[in-house]
Amino acid sequence: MTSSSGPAGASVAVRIGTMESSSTTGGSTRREATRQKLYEAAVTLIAEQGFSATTVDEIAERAGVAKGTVYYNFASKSVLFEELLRHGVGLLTASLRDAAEQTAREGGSRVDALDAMVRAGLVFIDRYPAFTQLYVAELWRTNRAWQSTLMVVRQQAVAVVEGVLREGVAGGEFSDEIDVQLTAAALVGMVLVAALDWKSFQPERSLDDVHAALSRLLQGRVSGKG
Amino acid sequence: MTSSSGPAGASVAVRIGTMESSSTTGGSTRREATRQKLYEAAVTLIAEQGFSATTVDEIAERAGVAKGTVYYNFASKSVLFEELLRHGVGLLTASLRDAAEQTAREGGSRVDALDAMVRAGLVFIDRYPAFTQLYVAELWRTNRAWQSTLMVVRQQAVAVVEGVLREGVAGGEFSDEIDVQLTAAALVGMVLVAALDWKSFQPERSLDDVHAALSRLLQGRVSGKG
DNA sequence: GTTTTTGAACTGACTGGTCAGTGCAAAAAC
DNA sequence: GTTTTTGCACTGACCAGTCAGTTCAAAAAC
Repeated sequence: MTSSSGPAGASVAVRIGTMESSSTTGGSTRREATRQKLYEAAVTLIAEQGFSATTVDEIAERAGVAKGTVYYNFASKSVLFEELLRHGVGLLTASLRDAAEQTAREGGSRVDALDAMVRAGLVFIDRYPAFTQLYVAELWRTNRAWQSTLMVVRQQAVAVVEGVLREGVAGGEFSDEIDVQLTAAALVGMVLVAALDWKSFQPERSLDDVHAALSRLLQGRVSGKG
Repeated sequence: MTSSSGPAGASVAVRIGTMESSSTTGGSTRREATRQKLYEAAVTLIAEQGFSATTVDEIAERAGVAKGTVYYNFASKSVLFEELLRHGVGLLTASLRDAAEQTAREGGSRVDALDAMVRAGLVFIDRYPAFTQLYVAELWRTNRAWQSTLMVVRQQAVAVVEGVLREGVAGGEFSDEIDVQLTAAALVGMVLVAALDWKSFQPERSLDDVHAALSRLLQGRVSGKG
């Protein structure tokens, strides 16, 4: 009903990784491809309308499969959403960890690591804006079926930032008076909101541009003539 | 269905100000009181479950009024929600503006003004956590009925922060290379996410404590032994 | 007596989930 | 190498339940 005529896939969809499709494990490719299509369809629809307002019929239609196929691949609407959540945050966490480790490997400081993670976060949001949107919208809700799942994956992601902060404190690079947990949350929020604003209201700007602005803030280079 | 027996108001509800109830304008107080009860009921329920998942019956029950009363006071579920949104953000905006003006009146710097606004933000979130939750969950959604309303009120609030940043740049207190719009968004995000984390995961901590942590970050007092 | 609230019944549209059946490619049987 | 069987993946009409919104007579509240 919403989208008029063309039933051919919308192409705007956001790909959420490939898990372990090709290479070694043969695993039925057909099913995996269908699941992927369903993820892509669900992520944009739920980001736009929210979980409850998005119908399974819509997801199926957008993915170009029958409704029954959704239930053949996922136990329920909630399960589909939960797996989508787990999958997406898994990618983000891996990306953050990579950024931190690579910086360390190259002998960078902890601030460099933080900066690299800010960039990794921006790259992720740039690639999967709909997923990010959906994640933020659900994160602080309570009393929902997937709450525990959400908490687990959130903690995995935030822990990476906290880890770098703690190392920085231990190594004397950061003040030992900082509140690691709260600072980590604040940093995540900084990137999250700035990036969502970027995508929503100034999508034409480059990632480097946005990254530069956040770097400045991160390193306290705001005060002064510059 | 959800809450078991007790129909007597839950008391957890978040009061969303009083706008212009008392004082000069007499205005039928009775109706206003009913509206207030409906706001309180709606804000917590929608924060927890989302708009679509919250039924009008639930709202009425939680508010302790009949369903007909909801429709006597508001044209529709959406309208109730929109007015709630406008009302809440109006309060926040006023609070931020107050903080900035008061700092200026007392001869504080722009950093002081920013700091005061961070505190004002924390106070607001401390007082109306459910509203904040709901606001964040809806802010970046698209294709929804109240999208335009949301954009308007968002801009009002962010503009206050942007204003202070611009004044700071003009007065030479801030680098003229900062990106006002993006920096404002990042600051808002910093406070928003840190505060929601505070309320969700460390609710026992004091506001001053949280404010101190954010102040440190804001003023770049993170690096160094401290 | 006017305004506001009540509360229960009703409607019509919509939605998550089900299930009997279809299509088809590879394996098995011949 | 042709025919038959198998079973995975998918289909889409259908059902039972839910919900926003309506209606209205009667009761409260002012």
